[in-house]
Amino acid sequence: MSFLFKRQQRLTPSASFKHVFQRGIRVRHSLFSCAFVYNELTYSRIGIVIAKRNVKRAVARNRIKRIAREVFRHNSVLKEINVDLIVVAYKGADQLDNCEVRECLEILLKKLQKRLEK
RNA sequence: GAAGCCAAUCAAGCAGUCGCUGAUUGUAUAACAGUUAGAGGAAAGUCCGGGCUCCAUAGGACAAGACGCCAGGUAACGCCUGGGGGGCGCAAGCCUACGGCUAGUGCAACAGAAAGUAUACCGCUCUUAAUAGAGUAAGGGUGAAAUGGUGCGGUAAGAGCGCACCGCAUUUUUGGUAACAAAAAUGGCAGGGUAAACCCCGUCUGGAGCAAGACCAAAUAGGAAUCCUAUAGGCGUGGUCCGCGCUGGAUUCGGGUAGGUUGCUUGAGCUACGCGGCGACGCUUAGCCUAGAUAGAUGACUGCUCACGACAGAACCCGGCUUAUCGAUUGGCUUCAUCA
RNA sequence: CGGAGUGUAGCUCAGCUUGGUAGAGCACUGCGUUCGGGACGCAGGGGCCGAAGGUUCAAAUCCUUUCACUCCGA
Repeated sequence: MSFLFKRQQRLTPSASFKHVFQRGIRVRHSLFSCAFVYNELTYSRIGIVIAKRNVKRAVARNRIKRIAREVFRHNSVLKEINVDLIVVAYKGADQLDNCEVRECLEILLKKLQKRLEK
């Protein structure tokens, strides 16, 4: 069910956010969207972007990040493939509670999966 | 019991599963397993003060800014403690930018006679046939503010003109480290308000900030053109000048501008006992190690209980201030009511 | 993280230095002009000056705190 969520699996600035944003394919659902690009590694990497402009309080930003990591950790979609993925939260995301955030992200992942199958 | 004041503490708890970061031990070094530690009272705002780092070891002058009753505490402070003055409250207690307009300059709309060199609108009194002149500032009126207040005497009417009390000023004495307080004597009212107006006086401040700075290091480049200058100019270096250090300089074009490590947590540290002090705080001894991430670690799910969980997330580190905050608990005190 | 600035009428801005009456343009309303509209002319309305305290007789203006927004450095 689970796999480790180590430093390797995170997208660091050295791996170039810019590249993913420019070249990546985007999928969106409600207040979240993501962009992904295939990489040459054997595993996937995830980055989360929440602008201070969109979510003002630091507590809310941290909460969304943690939930997002949990969702992607428990989901088995990213295990088999190798992509660089960036998740973006939009304004109003801090108004949702934990369950709603999780539901949104799971729907987003399903959309992503369909897109990957094409 | 009700209302209120002050000081302090806590910030849902327990169990299970999965997961993250550091340290450490073992296998044995790209990893895995075990153990252990892991956000706050405000971590926030960045409003002050320091440490630390670089600039020269931070020096001189001007400018600019901050503070402002007295004494003490502190590394330092615009903070804290104690005391004094003033204001609010029945009280416990709370608030207080609280030096100086007899150094100078300025301001005060409208109204009003007059707003700082003083002066006289309606009045009052006297002289005069009247116009007018002289005296006066009690009363009226204006204003935020009008040249001491009350009473008695006095006078043509009045007026500190005189007296008593109060206020004010000066001097002396006493108490207090001092701010200041009290008392006595003298003066006959000195000349009002505004310094969160400029300013004066006293005290203090060099600048920048961990993205400071230090180290390791791949690749590329060490170029071309034009102009200016010869002891001045430029840069470091803040507002300016002096001084100090380095160095020819400016513009345009072209090339290049990966990254990592460190700074990073042992500190004006915390806890306990004792001593000194009204207190802030200081000192001795003993014990303890208590986040250190780097797109940024504390979370998710399940179960149970209840008060149904506020404000809110460390990013170099401390001391304060300010602001946000559902509630719960403890101690001390005040007023009112009732009972004994 | 650090540094700077701005909040005034529906919109864009003055006024703040040196405190007493809040003003301009566009927009809005009414009237005139026109066969009608636009343009033009003449009147008029609309503001707790981002919020809360303080200084002052009096605050948009001075001081303190606070809330938004914008920009800059990396």
